[in-house]
Amino acid sequence: MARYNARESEERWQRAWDARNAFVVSNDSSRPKCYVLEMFPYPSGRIHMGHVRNYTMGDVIARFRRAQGFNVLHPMGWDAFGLPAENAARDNVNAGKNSGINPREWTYANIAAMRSELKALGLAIDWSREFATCDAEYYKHQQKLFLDFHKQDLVYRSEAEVNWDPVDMTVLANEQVIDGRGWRSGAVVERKKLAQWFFRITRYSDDLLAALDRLDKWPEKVRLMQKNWIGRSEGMRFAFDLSNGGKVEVFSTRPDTLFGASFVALSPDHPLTEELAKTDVKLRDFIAECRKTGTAEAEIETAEKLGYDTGLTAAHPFDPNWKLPVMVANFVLMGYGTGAIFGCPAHDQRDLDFARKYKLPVLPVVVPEDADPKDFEIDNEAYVGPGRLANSRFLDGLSVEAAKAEVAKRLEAEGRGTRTVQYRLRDWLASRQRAWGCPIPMIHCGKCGVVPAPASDLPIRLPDDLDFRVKGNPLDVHPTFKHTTCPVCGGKATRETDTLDTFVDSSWYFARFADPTSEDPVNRDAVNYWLPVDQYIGGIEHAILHLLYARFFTRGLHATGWAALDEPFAALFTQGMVLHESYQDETGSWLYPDDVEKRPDGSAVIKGSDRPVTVGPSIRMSKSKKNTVAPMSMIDLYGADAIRWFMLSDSPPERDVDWSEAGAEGCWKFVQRIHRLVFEVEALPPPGAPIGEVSGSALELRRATHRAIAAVTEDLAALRFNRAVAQAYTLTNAIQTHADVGGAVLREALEAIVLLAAPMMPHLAETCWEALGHKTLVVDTPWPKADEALVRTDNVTIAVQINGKRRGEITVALDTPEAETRAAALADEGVRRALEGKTPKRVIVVPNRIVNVVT
RNA sequence: GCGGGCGUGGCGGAAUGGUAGACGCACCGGACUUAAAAUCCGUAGGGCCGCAAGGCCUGUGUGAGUUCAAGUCUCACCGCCCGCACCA
Repeated sequence: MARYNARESEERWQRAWDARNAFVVSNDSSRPKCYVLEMFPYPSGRIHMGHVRNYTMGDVIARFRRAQGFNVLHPMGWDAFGLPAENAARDNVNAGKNSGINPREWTYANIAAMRSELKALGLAIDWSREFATCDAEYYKHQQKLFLDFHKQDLVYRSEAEVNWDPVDMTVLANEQVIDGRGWRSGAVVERKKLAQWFFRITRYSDDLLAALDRLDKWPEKVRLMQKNWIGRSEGMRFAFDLSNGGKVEVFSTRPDTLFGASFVALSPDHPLTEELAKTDVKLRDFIAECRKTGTAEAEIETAEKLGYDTGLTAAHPFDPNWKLPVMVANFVLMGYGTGAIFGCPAHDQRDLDFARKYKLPVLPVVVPEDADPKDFEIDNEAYVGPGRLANSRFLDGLSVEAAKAEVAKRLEAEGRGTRTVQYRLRDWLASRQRAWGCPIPMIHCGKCGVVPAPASDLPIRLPDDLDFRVKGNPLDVHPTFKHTTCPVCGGKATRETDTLDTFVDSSWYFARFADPTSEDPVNRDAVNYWLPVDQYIGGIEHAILHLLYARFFTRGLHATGWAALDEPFAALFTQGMVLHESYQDETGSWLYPDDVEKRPDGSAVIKGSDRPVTVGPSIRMSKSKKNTVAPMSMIDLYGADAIRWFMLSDSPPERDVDWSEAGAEGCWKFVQRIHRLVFEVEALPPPGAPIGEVSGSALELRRATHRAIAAVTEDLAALRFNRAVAQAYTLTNAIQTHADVGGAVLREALEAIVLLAAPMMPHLAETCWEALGHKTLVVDTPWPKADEALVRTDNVTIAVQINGKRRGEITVALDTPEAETRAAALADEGVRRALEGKTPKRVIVVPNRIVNVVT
């Protein structure tokens, strides 16, 4: 018998599926819908193992649900705007070969390459719905949405401090600033105020938080991360009167500790600080000093508290004669609350550190219930627990909660302050000084200000002839792009040359898939039919940004009338990474796996030499560590099915998986094993042949078959792919053990293993299905159903414990009454011996499970 | 620092509070073969006793606890991983 030729078979079935548009799905169907989506890829040029794992999981769910009778939408697209394309164009220029490469060509070439790689995986995707976010046909609609959001005041323009790279002349995202320097140029990043476009995500702060509770099919971890990111805290804003006649407003979650205040502190960036600095040289120096502190993690952690006494004083809100010094402090952030605080050292660690350094009073005002207020002292640790108020005049004796309420009541009565809810979440700064992104459809007019571009002008198209020899944004210096007329007054005007953050592109693509040909940004009916996505799958690295933005955007679509829902993803699954061993030569240089040879004694050398190789731990595959394995080379070697199988085996899907050649080899062997089982079998009855009463080995095989059907069905529904794989092995072993029963029972078992493995190894399944005499395709075959009567067993073997230790086992009929089970257990030879004639005090019988004898 | 997660054979990992180690990988023994590969069969947590069948002890990071019964629940500790971070 010939070995299974995976590549040949895979190409054949991929053509067969294509030919009958097997995965093209219609928007109206009487079947229940199921929308399966994996986070779409950035077209970097090559798929990597992470993609393979992600898309294989989604594909298994899509094929499984399809077989179960769902109308399954499983689309694919390209998150195609972004920096790498611009960098490629720029590198091309710098290398002196300005051969006309531009981001568009680079991107579409990558898409073409990656599409063919994804197709080689045999994914059950409706390719008719494919689009790239850099298609004018897509960003045209995004521009329309931008205008709609603008009308609803969900978009605005405002001054903001940004990370400015003075060498590359561009804004950098926070994560592109490494140790205070631009990741590309290495230049020290400047803080710069620029007018930027924002999405008003904070309008939904509370809703985005509250709705997390209802996302019960999301990982707890992700919900928690979003919760912390939104960072809701309840407190008060209130004002202090200053000795210069002014006021300063502070925010506090602990107004109850107001009588423990010993200073008021302003952020170095606070407007009042800047005002004072105009006439205070030393303060100017201090501010400069504060700004020198880097943004690096380690620096913040070890940063010393720095303060500067402005000489001003602030009057205590409840005692005008009580004057507190007004300091400028480096640990007060302008971006949170009001940029000013009152310091209560006894009950806040930062305030305490600050007070100790600058010799300010530390007065405890909250005392734990079990402590004596007279002896309670603060050493070097602030007390943040519950307790009773002390040293606090009219608050004395109250609980923390009651004191907060009392302070709030009094301050509000005096009109000095209000209870507020403060969020950590800030509005989404979405403009980028980049050429390869969605142009922001706004126009700057000298007379009329900033006005929206008319919807009829959309798309505002990116020009192809961008000049990447210039620093900064090529759109700024393009001869025509920028120049236009004002839609209001008709005078000369300029276009906005900022483009949108690529996270905008990925914030609504799932809605576009519902009907990618719609004349409108989205087809309302199609969106309301398909959304929410029933199963979304992607990496944990998007836990906050992408998933939060998409949740916001869906609310925006709702507010602008494009959709009737708020939450885009009903269920979320975050899969683990693909790891690989890492290799270094004696100089520490990284080596590709292909250049390393493993010797039988366990050592490793550089292929074709005796130079030793240090084998490092398994870490995430990355180009810099060279521990990557190209999926296509593995598919060429073992076929897509074996690689898909590998990606689902062993490791639970949410955990990292370690890629190894040996593992892939093992999967290939299993592919062959199933192929052999089906092709070596002799003379089976035709499909659909009836199965009569069976017993013995045949009954065993039927039971194994139906148990596997039940188990795999359950495991796939719960995304426990690794267990489904194990069940498939178990059934395969059973088939091999009982193969000699032949006939309709063996046919039933073989058909079951083929159908159960089909979502994971779809090509092999088609080959085997055909060999089993079927004229139809597996993709058109319904999911098998388990016969409950066969899943249950007649007899159960249960353990008998004596005082919790296993001392024997008995086999009884299923659902044997308790008394009988007890008798059988006590009659067991081993149990009697172990009891040594002792009389049991108690016998616990858990039917069908266990017997525990207590002496 | 705060928040969250995880610790089970040589390895990846199974296990509604009920026979720990399913299934796979690797290893070892055997069959087939001139030989190798491939394939098939078999043993296997550790320790002790036994020619053997089998039996006993021990065992899920450490220590306590709850329970007839704990990998699973509770508390404390140790280790590793992830997220956030001067958020008032």
